Order: sequence, then structure tokens, then C-alpha cells
Amino acid sequence: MSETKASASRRSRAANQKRRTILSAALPLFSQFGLHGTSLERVAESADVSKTNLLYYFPSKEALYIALLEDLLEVWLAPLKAFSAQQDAITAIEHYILLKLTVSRDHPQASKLFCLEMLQGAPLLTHTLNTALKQLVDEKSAIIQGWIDAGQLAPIDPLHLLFTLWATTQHYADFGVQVAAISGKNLDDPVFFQQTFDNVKRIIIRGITC
Amino acid sequence: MSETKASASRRSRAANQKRRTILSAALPLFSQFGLHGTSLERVAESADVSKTNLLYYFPSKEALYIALLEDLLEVWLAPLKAFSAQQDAITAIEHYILLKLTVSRDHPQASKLFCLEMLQGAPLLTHTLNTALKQLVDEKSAIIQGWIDAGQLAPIDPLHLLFTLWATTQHYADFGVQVAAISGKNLDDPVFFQQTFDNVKRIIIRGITC
DNA sequence: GTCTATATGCCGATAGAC
DNA sequence: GTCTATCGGCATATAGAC
Repeated sequence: MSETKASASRRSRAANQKRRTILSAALPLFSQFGLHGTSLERVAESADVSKTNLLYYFPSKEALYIALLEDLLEVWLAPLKAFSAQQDAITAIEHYILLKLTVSRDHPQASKLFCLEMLQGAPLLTHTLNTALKQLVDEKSAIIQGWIDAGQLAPIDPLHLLFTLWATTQHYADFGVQVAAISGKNLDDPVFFQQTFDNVKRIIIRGITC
Repeated sequence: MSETKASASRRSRAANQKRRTILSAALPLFSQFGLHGTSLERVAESADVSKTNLLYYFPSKEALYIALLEDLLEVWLAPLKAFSAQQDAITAIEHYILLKLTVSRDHPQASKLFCLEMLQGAPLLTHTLNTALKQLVDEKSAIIQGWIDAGQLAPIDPLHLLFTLWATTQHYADFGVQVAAISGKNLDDPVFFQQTFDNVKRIIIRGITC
């Protein structure tokens, strides 16, 4: 039994590499066309493997989709985890906005796939939302509430502040097409990125300082 | 030729009624599962017509989808059209937030379908975005800029203000599942609706007043 | 592990009677 | 306008050789 070691070494390095290649190929397709709008054939083609070979690494289409979701959840939650009480309130929130806008710029497809999942009622993420995310949010809400109690922030509802932060930053990824249609720019443009950061920061920070 | 009259009377009243029934049945399904995730069979079943009969009223699945999108675009743009220079800046923006939150509460599926279309790169709406929406936004941006020039608002970028308004209000519809998982509530709860309105209003209005 | 061939099922759309 | 029957295509998944 060579498969009894730790999870990380369960599969050979080559196999894991191939899995990652397939996952990378799947992300842009699933995020744009959804689970049902994407055929395994196209994923396989994009990953440069045969369809049967793909099904050797992932037992089913849904298994591939789930693996992808779990993968990106990491990217997704990272900025929130970085949120710390150690910092000054304003500095922390400014930093959070920057981090989230950076994710919107560098991982728009991850943001979109997450959004897609939410639209569908998060059938595969319900549990994660109710446990891991809920707990994380509770922790961070407490930090925000602490800042409010300390007089560093105006008395707003921490939850709604988080919703506002998420909404305003993710919008530039999820609605990127609309933003581009109207402004003619997107976050890849350094000037537009800075302008977006300044405006979002300005509105929200002014909105929550005493 | 009884079909040569105005568009509104092209079809009999009964036929138009049936079309609307089918469209109503299609909205929740398309908005949740997308174009490819929804079968005509299910739409027909939900509308209580046969699949062939459905295809008599809409020549193809895509035609039905497009008809639906055009339908909801109306609902979608209505709040922005109501935005008027006649009003005081703060009053107008507060009213706009209320209108948009009302749409998020009463037409969450329309909001979701629109969002879904955006995620996919708006293949069917590109033209509308680039013409009708672009023009509408240009008009309303000018109004906002007018308020800024008159010293009624802080000097923020009108476009980013609009993006922020859209993002924060639509979030409660599009990410309704996440909001529910974390807060345990949704906009149908009158108390939560008011709380949401107060918080969004507070953050944004304070963020843009001089 | 990777291939060819194929089983199997679903779905969009059409034909044609009534 | 509405029905029954069915065609044709596509996509997931499996069987089995190598």
C-alpha cells in the first residue's frame, strides 16, 4: 500500500501536476459558461489531454467542478483572514479594499465562479457558508465592533459594512463587462485601478469615520 | 392579413397571455440554472403547457431566453431612469438606493438573470450595454457632476458612484444566499430591509457629502 | 496511464395528424 | 393551436485493449 501516507504525497508529483493543469483549464470555462454550459470535451482540449484521460483524474464532471470550487475558496477567503485587530481600523479597511480589488483584477474568473455558485443558491457551498465562512465573519465582525466601541468607527452594522466591502470590490470583476462597456476601462489598466481604489476607499472610509 | 396592425395588437390577447405565462415560468429557472442548465421540458411543465406547444410560441430555446432578457431589462433600467436633476442630490440618491433595494427584494430573479448574463460576458446584451445603457449612464453622470460642481456633493467620480450604488444594492439579491447564511435574514424581512437601507444609505451618503 | 470504441441518456427541434 | 411520435445530435461515462 503506497497510498497510506499523508494527503500531500498520496499522488505522484506528475499526477498532481496534471490535476492542476486540468483545473486551470477548467476555471475560465466553468466561470464563463457554468457547469452545464461547459463540456468535458472543451476542458480536455484546453488542458491538452483526452476526454477519457481527464475522467481518469476526475471521476466525473461534477467532481471536477467541486474540486475547482474548493480550490478557489482559498483565494477567496484569504483577504478576509488577513483582517486583523492589530491594525488601526482605517488602515485595516483600506488594506482590505486593496486586497479585494487586487483579487478582482488578478483572479476575476475565481470571483465569477464564486458568484455563479451564489446565484444558483450555492448548492455545493451551503455547508461551507454556514460553518467556515459564518465563523470567520463572526470573528471579523467582532473586531469591527471593537473598533466602533473604541470610537474609531461610526456606529454602523459590521455585517452590512462587510457586505458593502464585498459588493463594491467584487463588482469590478463580476460585472467587468458592464464596467468596460460604460467606462471603456478595466482593472488591468493601472490608472483605472488606482482611480477605482481611490473612489471606493473615499466613499467607504468617509462613510464610516466618525 | 390580420397581422399587419401595430406591434401590440399583432397577436391575439390570449396568445400574448400565454406568452407571458411561459416567460414567467422561465424566469426562475433560467435565473437559477442558466440557459444550458434549464431544459425546455421543465419550463413547459412549470408553465403547464406541452413542450411542442411552447415551441409554437417561441421558435427556439434561445429565442425564449432573449425575449426574457429584453423583458426584464425594463425593470432593470427603470430606477436609473427615475434619477432626476430636479431633486436635491441627497434626496435623489437616497431615493435611488431605496428603489434599487426594492427591486432586489421584489425581483431578485431578474437581478440574478442580469448578473448571470454579465458573468458570461453579456453575449446577448453587448449592444444594449454599449448604446442604451451607455447613453443613460452618460446623462445621469452629467447630473451627478452638476451636483458636484454646485457643491452639493464631494468631488467623487460619478461613474464609480454609480458602480458603488449598483453593487451595494444588487448584492442583496445576487448574493442573497450568502447574506442569508451569514445574517440569517433576507430583504423580505421588513426589519432587515429597513436596517439594510439605513446602513447602505448611511455609508454612501456620508461618503459623498462635503 | 492512455488509448479507441461504444454504451446510454437527454434534449432541442421537426413532421404531420387533427 | 395543440397533439403524438420521432429524428438527430451531443455529452457523460464506461469497457477493454495496450
